[in-house]
Amino acid sequence: MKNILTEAALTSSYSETVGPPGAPSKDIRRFAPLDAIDTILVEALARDGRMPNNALATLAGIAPSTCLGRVRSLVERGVIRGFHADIDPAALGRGIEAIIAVRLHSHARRDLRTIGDRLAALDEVLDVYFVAGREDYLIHLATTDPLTLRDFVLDHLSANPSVASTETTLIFEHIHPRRVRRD
Amino acid sequence: MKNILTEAALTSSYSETVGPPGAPSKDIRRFAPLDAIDTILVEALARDGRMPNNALATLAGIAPSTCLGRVRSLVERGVIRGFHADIDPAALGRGIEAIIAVRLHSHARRDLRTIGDRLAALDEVLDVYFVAGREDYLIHLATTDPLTLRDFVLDHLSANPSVASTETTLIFEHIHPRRVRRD
DNA sequence: AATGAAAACAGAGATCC
DNA sequence: GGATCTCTGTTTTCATT
Repeated sequence: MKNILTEAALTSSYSETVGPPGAPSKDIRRFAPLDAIDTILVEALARDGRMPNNALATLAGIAPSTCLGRVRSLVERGVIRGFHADIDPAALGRGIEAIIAVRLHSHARRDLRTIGDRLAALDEVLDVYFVAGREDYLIHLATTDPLTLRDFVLDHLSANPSVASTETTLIFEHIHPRRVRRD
Repeated sequence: MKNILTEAALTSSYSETVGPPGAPSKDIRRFAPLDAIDTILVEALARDGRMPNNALATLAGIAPSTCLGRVRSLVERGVIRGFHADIDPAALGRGIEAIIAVRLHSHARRDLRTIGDRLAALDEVLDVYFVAGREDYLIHLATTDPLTLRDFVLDHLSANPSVASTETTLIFEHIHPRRVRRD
């Protein structure tokens, strides 16, 4: 039980992958705590990614041009990873969401990343979580119907000799706390 | 366990609302298949939620005003649920991400939604999945460090008499296929 | 790093096809 | 439903503090 926590401390090194190889790490600035204004901006943009710059500026109590520079800096530092429309999978005809826990054979675990990246590239896949513990991945996906879900498991997982086991769990509902409808 | 697929069929009643043209349901439009242009718009905005309307219109091969109307309609129909900045939890000082599988006592399952909504409201929580199967929720969260993660489990889950069990799984990495960095 | 003013640009609406 | 035109307002740049 406590081993899990130790493992967390050891494996949370996002910092390694940031920045061009050879360049001095930008992690100091990236992980420097946000000041009060940046916090306001980040929170507001997480709620409404299309909030007009001047409204943002007013909210934060700064000039629009300053606001623009701040937001740009947040994007450059990687605090804001991007701006995205949140699409309802059901509206795209993908009404079934599921989580599939996947375990690889130990000998295939060297290809963990490659296999995970390939899964992530599939149309149905919404998220891939590389996890510690019994399983190797949790795959969050959306399909049009149960048969397509079954086919996904068969075609992309069971058929792969690297995959040792899968366990499919249906999602009844998915709540994204920080996402509020705009308009 | 083969019941799972049956269960899916029973719980995925989105399809019921898709009917022949003229049927009296407000959901018909929402779940009607997107045409080629809407599909382009949705895909582009999922990648870059701040793409200017002009650029979108050019990409889709339609006039800017038409494009604006299309996007508005997509938002109104709920196809686009919102626009959001994607914030790196690590940059906010939350470098540890985990998934906690939570099971409630059967007598508490009547409060499933309430409890889930309360969990979703917590600062650390990024997603709550209500799931079928052994567990009731999967909670995706981010904390500053392993101790805070432990405290979260203790304070918000184990301390709750409705909670029968929890199982915490650390996330090494999380891939969002449809999210690409904007500059 | 933040600001204010000016230039460039995108968005909203009316009108017509 | 879609396009064109025009007006309004915002975004952006840049010189300045």
